[in-house]
Amino acid sequence: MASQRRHSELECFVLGLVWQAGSCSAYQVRRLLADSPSSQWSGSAGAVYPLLRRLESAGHVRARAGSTGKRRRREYRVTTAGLRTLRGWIGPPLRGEAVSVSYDPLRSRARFLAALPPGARRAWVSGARAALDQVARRVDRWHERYSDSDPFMGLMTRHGKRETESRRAWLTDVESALTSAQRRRA
Amino acid sequence: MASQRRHSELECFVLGLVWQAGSCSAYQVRRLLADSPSSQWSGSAGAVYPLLRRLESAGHVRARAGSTGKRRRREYRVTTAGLRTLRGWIGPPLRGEAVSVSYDPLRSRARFLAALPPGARRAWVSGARAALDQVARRVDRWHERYSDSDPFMGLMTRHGKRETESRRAWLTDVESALTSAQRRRA
DNA sequence: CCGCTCATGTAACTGGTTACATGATTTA
DNA sequence: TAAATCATGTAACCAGTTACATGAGCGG
Repeated sequence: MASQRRHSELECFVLGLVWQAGSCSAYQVRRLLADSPSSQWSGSAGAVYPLLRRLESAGHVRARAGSTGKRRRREYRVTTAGLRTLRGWIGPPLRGEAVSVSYDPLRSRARFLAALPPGARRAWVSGARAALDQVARRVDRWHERYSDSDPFMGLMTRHGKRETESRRAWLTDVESALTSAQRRRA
Repeated sequence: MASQRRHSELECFVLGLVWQAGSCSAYQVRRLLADSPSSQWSGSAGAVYPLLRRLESAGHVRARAGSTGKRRRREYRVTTAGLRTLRGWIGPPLRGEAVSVSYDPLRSRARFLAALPPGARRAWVSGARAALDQVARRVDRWHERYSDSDPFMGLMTRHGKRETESRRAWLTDVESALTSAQRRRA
């Protein structure tokens, strides 16, 4: 029945989405992933459809064919085994990989700011600032759309807000590092 | 010469690492990646060696065979074309994918906290808190090791610290959401 | 001399990606 | 009726992963 192999982050996340929705189709999962402010997953068909089949054959979800008119539809639900797996993924205990410094492309780039001609560095910072503002708006849009569905969904927005704040504050750090680097050169 | 295809995030990041080091071997790149507090990349040989070959054949780095005794070594350096590519990656302008809400496995899990039996939820939060503290220590260790090498390296640590702070603060949000959910049930 | 680290690589796999294909239904 | 969206999928690809192989040099 339920195979014992390790599940990917996306698999477990999707399992959670299906659980949260009560019952939903692959297409809905795709939408949820695509609408997410995080660009971690694209919600591409090539990922989602096979993934749900995998979850199904592992016994974590069960499908039944609902249909609207002549349009076929596969509705998935999480099984009890699936819920067990979901809980194991959420923790506690948290597996090690679940907590580490997250990957921030902005940080990665800032690491090599010294590679830019000095004049471009400040422009980089203000560009980053502007981009972060857009991210913040994206979080807000997401919030309007989904925050009602679950008491814990509001926390997602809070997280996004806090994260954006801290990245903004950090950009100020970057700016002052630029200033002191300039002073050193002078 | 320089092929025009799109480079992956890792490719550009490694290009940056080589640039920063002035000259370094694939093995050193692996170490740098493995020591990083972020677990985004493992620094596996299977990723790094072919990647540097790719960068080489794209004209972004040039190798020469240095050797210590009988031990062979390929030393890479960034070419002018490579520096151009690196700068393009860093920005400005920042490409869209470079800025979005970052992926936080903790957040993903918290989204489905309602799937846990109520008693386990607080345990989850304290587990997360403990795990974050370990992350903070890892950042500190990294700082001791690398912060001297470049004026901008200190910013990496700052980022890690700010991020950890904001995630910790968010865990407090989670906790109070748990409390109010409990009140609602009562 | 044994085991660890340095150092370079390959082979098999895999979980994602883009792009494509198909057809029903809705909206301008 | 044409275009967009809903809905389901497949095929080719690719950038990573783990695991393995090989050998030099070093410390106990």
